[in-house]
Amino acid sequence: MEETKKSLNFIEHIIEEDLGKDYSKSDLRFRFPPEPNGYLHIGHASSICLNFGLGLRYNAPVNLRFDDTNPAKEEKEYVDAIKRDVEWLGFQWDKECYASDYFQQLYDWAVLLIKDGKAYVDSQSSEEMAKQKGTPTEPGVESPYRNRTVAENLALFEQMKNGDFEEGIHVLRAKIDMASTNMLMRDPIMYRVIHRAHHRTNTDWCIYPMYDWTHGESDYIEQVSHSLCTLEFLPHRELYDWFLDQLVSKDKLRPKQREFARRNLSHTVVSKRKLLKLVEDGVVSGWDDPRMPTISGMRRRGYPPESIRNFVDTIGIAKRDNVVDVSLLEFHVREHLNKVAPRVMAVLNPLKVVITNYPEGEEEWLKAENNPEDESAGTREVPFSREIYIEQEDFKEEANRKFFRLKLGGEVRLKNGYIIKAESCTKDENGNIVEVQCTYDPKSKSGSGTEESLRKVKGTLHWVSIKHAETAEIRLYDRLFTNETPDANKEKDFMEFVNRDSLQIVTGYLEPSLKNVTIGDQVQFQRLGYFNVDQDSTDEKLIFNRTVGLRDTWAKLKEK
RNA sequence: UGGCCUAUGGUGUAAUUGGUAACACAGCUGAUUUUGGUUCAGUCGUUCAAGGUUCGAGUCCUUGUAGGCCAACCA
Repeated sequence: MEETKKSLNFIEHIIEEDLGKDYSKSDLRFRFPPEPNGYLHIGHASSICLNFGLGLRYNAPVNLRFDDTNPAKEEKEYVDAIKRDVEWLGFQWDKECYASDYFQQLYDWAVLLIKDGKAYVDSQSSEEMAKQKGTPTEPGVESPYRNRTVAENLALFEQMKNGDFEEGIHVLRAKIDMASTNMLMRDPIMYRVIHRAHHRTNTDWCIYPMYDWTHGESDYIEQVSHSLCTLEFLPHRELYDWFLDQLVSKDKLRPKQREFARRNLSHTVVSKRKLLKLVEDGVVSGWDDPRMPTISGMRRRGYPPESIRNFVDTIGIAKRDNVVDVSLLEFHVREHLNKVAPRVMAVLNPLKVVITNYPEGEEEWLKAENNPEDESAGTREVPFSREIYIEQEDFKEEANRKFFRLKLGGEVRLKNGYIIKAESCTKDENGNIVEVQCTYDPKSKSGSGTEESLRKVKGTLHWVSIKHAETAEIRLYDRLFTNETPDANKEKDFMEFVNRDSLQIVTGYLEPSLKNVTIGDQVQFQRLGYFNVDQDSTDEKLIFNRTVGLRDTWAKLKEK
């Protein structure tokens, strides 16, 4: 219902227009067509959300189709990873398809094209063919094999299929136009010989179809109505249509390819080659390192799938070059986590505080709200005692009025606890503050309802009772690149922009309720940020990843 | 020096198809707050350029300018 109010993107305009003409609503079908040769990243997420989002909007099926036409690069491992990622994002595909399922049909059609004089076997080296291809400004020249007889072509193609030739000896080419201004129309290769086992068809085939010959025909076989791809495929559209022209039948739906601009995220790279380089050089720990823009990396980082979907929805889709600021993605991550993440207390940079008027050996359990955004989240109890940790940044011997934290002679509220006052501090031989001595007001306990408890003090600090603290490894992540567009610089290699401080590991002191968390759990460490339990965690050692920090207006003030 | 695509605040996207340029993020003010979080209120700022058509142009036309894509037996 709300949907009708939302403005349409240009793809939706195209669909609406088509619905008014030659398509009915039941004709609509989409597809997400990854090549199983690597991990999915944020750019794919955008395409997934676009195609599956359209499916949801029009109540149309969406196929997951693996474009597996190159056994030299593709593996089942990637198929499984891709399926997991799409599911995790929250989408369900209609059919699970593989281009390799259509190899026989594609072959039969290719034979038809040969018989029709529309395709021929070329027997030159790739270098020779490249030379003949011409350049964008000069036409190409025709291959000397271009006018082989149909019988000869048929025989040769059959032999190629049977594995009678080494790789690189012959290819099948479409006979189109060597003078076309579109380089892709200059007799594009349809088949090449590859002697290699395929992850699904094993060694059944010795020839494999090229992308252009496969993609549109697969769309046609699956009766995909709108085949959406990125802008660099725009010149392919002419060829996509040419191939379809050769075999499409009137009574079946004819797919159309339309193109959109890929989404670029600031402070990152997404090309498979570059991501691989980060992995191989050990800049990151793997494809699912929480700093990687891969879907598995973002999952491990703790980005909720809802936030990724909302993000993609917000940035929309268009045809111009773009760089979306990563802070918009972080906004959606926070927006979601704010609603669902339980609040807990953890100290990452501890400074010991002794409450001198609190009885030694005594402890008490204080009631704490789990999530102020969600009453149903309930409460828990946190232990308080004479010695606690606060953050080092939360204490200064002296500071101006703008510092809402603890300073000598000043008061501050301990979250869920008492109001304390800093009386003195001790330093080590280097002048570093190692302990702060405070007094507390026993009547100021949070929630007790006393006049003292209602007293307003400007600052509220999070804290952890030392005696009760659990320790954990905390992995603090920052942006992987210092530059907004690391791969857009022509003089400098993107590796020069790698942020060497993108991972900082510290020991955190946590309130004891955190003892029971399991891998994947997400919490807010109050005043610090959102964290999740990393998969490396064991019973002996807890490990948290910082998903994203809280918005920090104090940090901004300090910069000024 | 060919062909094709694109140009709207700092960023990303809209604009009922020729009729008041708006939404989100970011920024800035302030209020609320037992998270310097959240929330709320306010604020800053936009049609690549020059012509033309029109009562009226972000939208149509012309010419520029800038950016992108195209010469893998990759997808």
